[in-house]
Amino acid sequence: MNLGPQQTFRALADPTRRQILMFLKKDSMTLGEIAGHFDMTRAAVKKHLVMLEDGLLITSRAEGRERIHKLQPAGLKSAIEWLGYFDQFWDERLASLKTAIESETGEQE
Amino acid sequence: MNLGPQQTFRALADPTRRQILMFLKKDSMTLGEIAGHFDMTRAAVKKHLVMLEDGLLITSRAEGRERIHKLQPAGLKSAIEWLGYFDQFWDERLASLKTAIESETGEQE
DNA sequence: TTAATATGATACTTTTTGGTATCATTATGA
DNA sequence: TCATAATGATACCAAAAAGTATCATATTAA
Repeated sequence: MNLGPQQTFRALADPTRRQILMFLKKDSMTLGEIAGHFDMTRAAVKKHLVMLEDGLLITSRAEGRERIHKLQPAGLKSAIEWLGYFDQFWDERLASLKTAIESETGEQE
Repeated sequence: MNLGPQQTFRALADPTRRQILMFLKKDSMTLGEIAGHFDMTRAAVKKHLVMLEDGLLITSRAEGRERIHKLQPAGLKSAIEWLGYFDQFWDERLASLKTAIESETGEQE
């Protein structure tokens, strides 16, 4: 079922597409709304949206004549999983988390 | 100093390059050794190595007439950082870590 | 020294990507 | 109804990416 992280990594490789993900993090949007944030045609933005859907990073549903595009962060899972093979860079993030959890459990008990 | 994750994401978008990173995770290698694992010319592999260096994912040092390529996992930092803006997918990974840390601190105190 | 080896560099080809322009389709609102 | 608005689809173009072929350079080993 999971065909690996290829489409996901490819979708993430373009700055416009990453920007779109950031926008969709705040709110779901129509094609027109998304295109309004960029200096390119709707057709170009549409193609980016298709690649983001291929990468399982967004979903969309028709609503009348509009189509609402929504972030699907779970699609990042395969990429994150692949990155997980390289344990080292998790250190910093995990270190701060460890501190947070330890102080938290300290207060609770 | 940090020019953002663009080069890193781009480097990660190709399956051959991700495969190279997996190889280098086990051991540093020369161009010839790496190329030996792929069905393409050395020149092609060389180009992939250049892109991996651009993405700060590997470093290399000349050693006689050979050049040793070494994984530089810290280069993934900017990409991981960007992915960090989407907190949700960390849940699963972080949940298991939380369990591990809590039981650990429980035993210590 | 000199032949072999490993890499570097460059020119060229093909495919993919990112983009525009254009037309078709569908839904909406006056 | 019918003009308009939103999206879908397709053909086309330019630039980047992925790869080959070839030649140059530098190091090693006989």
